[in-house]
Amino acid sequence: MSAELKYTPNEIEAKWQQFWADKKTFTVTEDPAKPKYYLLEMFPYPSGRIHMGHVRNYSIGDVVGRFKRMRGFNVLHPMGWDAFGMPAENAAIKNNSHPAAWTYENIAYMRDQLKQMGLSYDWDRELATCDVSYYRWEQKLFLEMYQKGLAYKKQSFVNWCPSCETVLANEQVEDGACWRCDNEVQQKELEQWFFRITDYAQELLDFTHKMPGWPERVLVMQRNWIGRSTGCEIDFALEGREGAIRVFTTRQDTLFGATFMSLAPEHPLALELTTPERRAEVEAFIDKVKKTDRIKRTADDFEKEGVFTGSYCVNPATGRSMPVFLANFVLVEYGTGAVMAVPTHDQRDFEFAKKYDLPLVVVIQPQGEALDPAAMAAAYTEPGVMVNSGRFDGKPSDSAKEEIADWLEQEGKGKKTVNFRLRDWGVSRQRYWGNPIPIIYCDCCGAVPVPDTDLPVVLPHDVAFTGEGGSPLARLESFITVDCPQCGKPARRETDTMDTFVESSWYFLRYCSPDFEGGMVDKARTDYWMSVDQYIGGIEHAVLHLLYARFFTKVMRDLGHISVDEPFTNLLTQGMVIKDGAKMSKSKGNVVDPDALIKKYGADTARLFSLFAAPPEKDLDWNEQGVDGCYRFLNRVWKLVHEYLSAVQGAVALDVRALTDEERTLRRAVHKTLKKVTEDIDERFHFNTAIAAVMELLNVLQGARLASPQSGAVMKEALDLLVQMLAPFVPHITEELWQQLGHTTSLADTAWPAYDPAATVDEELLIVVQVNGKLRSRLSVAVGIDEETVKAQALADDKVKVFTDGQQIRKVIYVPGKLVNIVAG
RNA sequence: GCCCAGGUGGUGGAAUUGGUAGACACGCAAGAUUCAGGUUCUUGUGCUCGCAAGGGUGUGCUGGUUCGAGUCCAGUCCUGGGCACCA
Repeated sequence: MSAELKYTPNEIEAKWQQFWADKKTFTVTEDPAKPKYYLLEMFPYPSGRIHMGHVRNYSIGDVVGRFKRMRGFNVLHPMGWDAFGMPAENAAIKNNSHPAAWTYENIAYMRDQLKQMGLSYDWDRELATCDVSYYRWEQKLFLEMYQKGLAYKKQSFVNWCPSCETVLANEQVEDGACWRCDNEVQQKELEQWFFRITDYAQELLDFTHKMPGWPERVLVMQRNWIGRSTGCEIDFALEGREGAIRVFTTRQDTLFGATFMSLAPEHPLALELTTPERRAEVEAFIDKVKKTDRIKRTADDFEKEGVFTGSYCVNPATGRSMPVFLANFVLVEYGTGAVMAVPTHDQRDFEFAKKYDLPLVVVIQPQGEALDPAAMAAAYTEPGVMVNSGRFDGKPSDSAKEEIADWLEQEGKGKKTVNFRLRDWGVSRQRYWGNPIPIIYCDCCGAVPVPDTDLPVVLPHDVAFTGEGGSPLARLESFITVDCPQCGKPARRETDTMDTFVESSWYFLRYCSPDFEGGMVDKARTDYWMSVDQYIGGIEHAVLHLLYARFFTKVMRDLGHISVDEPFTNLLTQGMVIKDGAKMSKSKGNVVDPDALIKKYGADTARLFSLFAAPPEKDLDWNEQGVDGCYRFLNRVWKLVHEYLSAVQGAVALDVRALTDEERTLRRAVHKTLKKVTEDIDERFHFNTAIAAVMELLNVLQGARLASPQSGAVMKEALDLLVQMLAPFVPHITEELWQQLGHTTSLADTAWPAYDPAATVDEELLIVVQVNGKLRSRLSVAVGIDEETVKAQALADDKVKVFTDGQQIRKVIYVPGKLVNIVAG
């Protein structure tokens, strides 16, 4: 093969990447004349290098983007950087550098890598969340939320390393110890900022039932996370003093069986209710619980423990005097932080009662059975028949639930309520590399928002990184010291920064008008593009990121910035990239380096393999030999086109009426493939089967012989279509071949071809003949053949007769165009 | 424990509506080209019986529905994921 005929991916790819960049092929603006399509892949954290997960994610997205573009859509396909976060700070400590330097270097390198992939991004819209031009608007939003009461401060517990004097994220706590110094981690209570996502719990839940474009399992995970439960709040009057303990329960049908009360150790009444003689023991218990880290405390094998406060309350249904305990398994954040304990019908209460020898009263029994409290080995948690419950005796517990709730409301002893598992979103991070929370603390005025005119609060550059002594910001006097915007007296800045999930909760909105100077988003432009038509990313973000982004969308809607209820119409969650049976990771040593891959095979091969090896939502098993196979395929495509180049250049115009049988058959294969590829991409996102279909077509074309003038025309059409069909998957080689086939417009700018329906119609059908459901023969018949003729042919078939001779034909079933099944016996 | 996916050749996977199971690719085997290796090309390749024609068998397991089941139903086992003291 001569040198110019050789497939040289690296040369070709650089050439066309430059071409698309020069021509600004993928730059878009709002165009009311075209249908819009907003395609988005989750933006990467600039960790240093892209990994195979990115290659896969962005290859999938690029097929959709290029395909939709060829289909006439105005495609918005942006890319950016989720650039704040802890790794930058850790790297700074380790390398004695600055998080900004580290981050921007990584971005430059990774941008280059993405460009080498040939992805169809509108790079003019690129953004980095650590840029003040981005995070300044987030500060504005924070203040708008603050004004609406959607951002607020409250006491909350954090993991605290007393030796490093710093807050630790959950993943920095290893077996209860600090990851850096190995000292014991404590729980420390700090004032922290929260977003009131719970205000939107119901709407977030309701919409999960109106999102057909999302995978059901993601919706289920979000519903579980939101965790709505309906029940009652019931007041239990305190004995011998004013006041009451309010509980939340979903099992008000067991109220008559409540024999004691369990409070969270952090409950406000915990110490108040403790009698002097119990005080020492109770305090010791509270102390012990506080020292236990939250992960351990909520582990399933954690032993139930408690302590008696010395006080009693009254069961509002029975008048029974109930001892009040503190229990380590009661969570202060959920419900009211207090639980009415029904040991006969709740397993936790049962174990607790057995341990502390508390009374058991059965109030629900299985149909036709009498439970003996003394003999019970576990709580009975199923529905049943009510007993020992006064006027409700004999009723089914299911319906009594509603009646007891009504009765409590009438008596003024309780009311029906809804509770959510979802908690407000704590956004304070005692970190440097994040968006500063724009608040000033004044001794006279309290928390004061930074005035609009003083925004943004710019993250100062000149800080020291030691990893100790808390956030670097908190030690930077020049940052902290500020005059109160209200009274002018000396005040102090908030030194906490925001959780990086905040930035990723609205970046998709900023992409619509990334240059807008007047606010977070330019409403007109954002209204044109939103919602995101297709969002693609890893399943690991099923809950947090995707829920926060939904929350922010609703908040920004209510603040008047945007018009949509939901950010992402369709969601595709792609599977992981696996090698040797495990997720790629440095520790396992099974990492494939995208740079090396592209250098050796080119981006087209890397893209093709990650699309061909598995459907997008499944895990992908990386296999070097499979990559070789894809490279071979591209070489065969290259060779095929060049082999026929001179023949098709001189080809006559295609005349479909003048084709030989052989030519028609070849053309049928081409148009059938085009039909399948179109449908596989557009309707199913099954890129692996689309590619397989093109491979099959290539096998057919390789065997073709050019015998007549028209066969040159058929081959020319075949090669044009073959190249066009492959364009979304392997854009560089196809642009090159397209040009060599004599076309002058860029392939990216051509319309996706339409298949000729007439050419896909079979002239003969293959009918499968079964006897008693077993395949025995095949018949080739004319398309329009009638049922009786097919049946007769099937029965007369020699291979069929072998199995029907001497048998009685009981029934003959004909599925038109498919098969005949003869029932004999 | 609860919920959700999934289980198909030596491997990744295909079978879109209940109608030819294993497309396509990898691997393997034989052959051609080559001094040789690599590349490229041709042929074969679920298992099994058979020289062959052909037969039997086969989609985790056990049943069921149906003329016909990888696909539907019931049960069961295994794998992966999510949730889990949430009152």
